[in-house]
Amino acid sequence: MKTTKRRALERAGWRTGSADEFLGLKAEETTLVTMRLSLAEKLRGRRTKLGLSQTDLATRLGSSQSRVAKMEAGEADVSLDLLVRAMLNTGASAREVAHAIAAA
Amino acid sequence: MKTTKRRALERAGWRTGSADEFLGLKAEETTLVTMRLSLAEKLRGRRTKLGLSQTDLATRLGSSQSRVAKMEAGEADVSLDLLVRAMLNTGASAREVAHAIAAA
DNA sequence: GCCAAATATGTCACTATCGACATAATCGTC
DNA sequence: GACGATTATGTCGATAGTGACATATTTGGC
Repeated sequence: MKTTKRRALERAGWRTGSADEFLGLKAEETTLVTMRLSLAEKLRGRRTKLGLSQTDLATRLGSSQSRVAKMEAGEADVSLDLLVRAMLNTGASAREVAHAIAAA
Repeated sequence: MKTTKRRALERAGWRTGSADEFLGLKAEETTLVTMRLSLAEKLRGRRTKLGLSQTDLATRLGSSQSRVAKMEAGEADVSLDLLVRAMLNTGASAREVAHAIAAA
């Protein structure tokens, strides 16, 4: 796995204290995490492009700024459901969501 | 919305007692639900193609037969995360998962 | 039409995820 | 370098999703 990708995962708080722990993630888990990060990244892009603050988006979603921050950080306790819901709220189509996911 | 799609949603137990209730779902929620159903359908296809019973797949996932049944029914209390994890477990690629999602 | 295997449905404790809040860190602008 | 606005981080009680189990229903071979 590329170092840049691993760095991204570590930044998001996934258990990667040591290489061994990191490699302890099953391939399917890693893919899932990568999907989350990809969605997170696209979400931030869409939000900023719309000129919205995290607080603005949070309001639209009936959520809170801190949770939006966590979404965009791709933190471990953010569900795919929430990320997808947020993407759709910014006007993304199913195809666009799919594109983000395919990138993983 | 097409009747067939609506029927599929109703079958899966989404609140659709009346047309009004049904239409009460926001477009973004409907899309999310449709994604779930699409993944559910593909999952069943992949499982059967592999010649696995729901119990077999459940074991591989560390889950239970009843939950697999619910996944494949696209029931409301099944998360996207779980569906995607299951898809990946059957050997689906990120691209294949994305394709299912794009269909919504 | 029986039987066994597979699938569906309902329920329940346990846990992960949630919105909310407080607070810290970062960034522009002056 | 102070300020206001934005974003990041940590925590908590509430709730939605989970595996497990019991049981009902469906399916297919005989």
